[in-house]
Amino acid sequence: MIVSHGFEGLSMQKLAREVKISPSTIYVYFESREDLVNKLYISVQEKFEKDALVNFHSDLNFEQGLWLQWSNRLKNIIQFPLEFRFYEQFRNSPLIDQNNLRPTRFVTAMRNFVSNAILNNEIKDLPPEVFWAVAYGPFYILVKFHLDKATMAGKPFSITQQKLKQCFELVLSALKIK
Amino acid sequence: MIVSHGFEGLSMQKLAREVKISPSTIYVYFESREDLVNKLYISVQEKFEKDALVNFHSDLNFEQGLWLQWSNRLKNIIQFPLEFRFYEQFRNSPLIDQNNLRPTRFVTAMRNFVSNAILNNEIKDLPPEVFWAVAYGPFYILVKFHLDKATMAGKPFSITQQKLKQCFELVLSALKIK
DNA sequence: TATAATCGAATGATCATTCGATTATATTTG
DNA sequence: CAAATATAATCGAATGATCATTCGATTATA
Repeated sequence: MIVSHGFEGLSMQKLAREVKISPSTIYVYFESREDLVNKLYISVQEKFEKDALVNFHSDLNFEQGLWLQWSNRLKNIIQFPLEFRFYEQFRNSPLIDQNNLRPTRFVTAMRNFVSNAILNNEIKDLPPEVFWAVAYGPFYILVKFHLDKATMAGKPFSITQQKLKQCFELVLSALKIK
Repeated sequence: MIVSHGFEGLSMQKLAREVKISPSTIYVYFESREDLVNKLYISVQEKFEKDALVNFHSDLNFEQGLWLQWSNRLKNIIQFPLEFRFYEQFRNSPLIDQNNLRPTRFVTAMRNFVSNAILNNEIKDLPPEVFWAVAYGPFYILVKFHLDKATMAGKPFSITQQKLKQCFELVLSALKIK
């Protein structure tokens, strides 16, 4: 409901009707509408982070590790496009604030991975924000193109393994020490 | 109101109260709430595209042209952060659909700029989506870090000319023909 | 005198949430 | 075992607030 009609599209009564329960039953499990949406967000985030960490270790070499992140994340997004849409919508909305400040296992793993790569002289020593921007910015734009099924030109677009790899190689060459 | 409380935060009566007019007066100028939000979106987009085209020509050399785009866009976003927030929120919401399919002067200029750079052997011949992803993905991530004033670590972050340029050089090196 | 702007109050719909009652399931007791 | 009792789940209807939108009347400007 949220993805197809925005946050306004979710009403407790419509939700109850949809799943064939009484509106009041919802309030046994959730304190409020806000609580419901927050818990939904957290569960989507946890599933995403779990999927992203499959086979991942902080001491993988940089190329393998980053590619695994791209692959794992893409797999999750392709499998749960609605969840990803909701997640992005939520993150771009003002409902977010302190939630993301908690240092999860995921965040730690990501940070260690980058530190290791820098220590091993695999990649340039960049400010973390610049690193993240280059390492994941292009990835997420490609993913969004794919989900929108439209490019800037309005023509259909689909992520292929080839294009993903092509993009990855560019990013890699930008970050690696020559 | 939209930026600080989401789309639900905008009600016609609250808006009217805020600007000290009667709710009914709004309907002289806008057909409906949806119409109001759409027109707001279009006006924000037009201002953005106008600012982005300042001093820009499709036949600038690639490095100068792309840097001018980054600079122009950043200037607009820093000057109108609320507008940018609204724009992003709208684009990530389901209210968008056909609106962006119109081929504006802006889109044409951007497309010609890239075609020229490819023809002149300045940059690699990439699928357009891959190009856009690499050329602007990192930029927008940096901008969002800046607006959020928080990095992944939760520490404050601010775009500096140095970091922007550093990021730009990475992107440039990824796209240019060696 | 004509036209354009603005208004306040009303309408009916929908909203999140609450309440007391009812039903289903589990546990205890005889 | 069955009957009695406790606990957990679910319910429909109601409440008061807020919503987008409309209408006929009023005020300002041409």
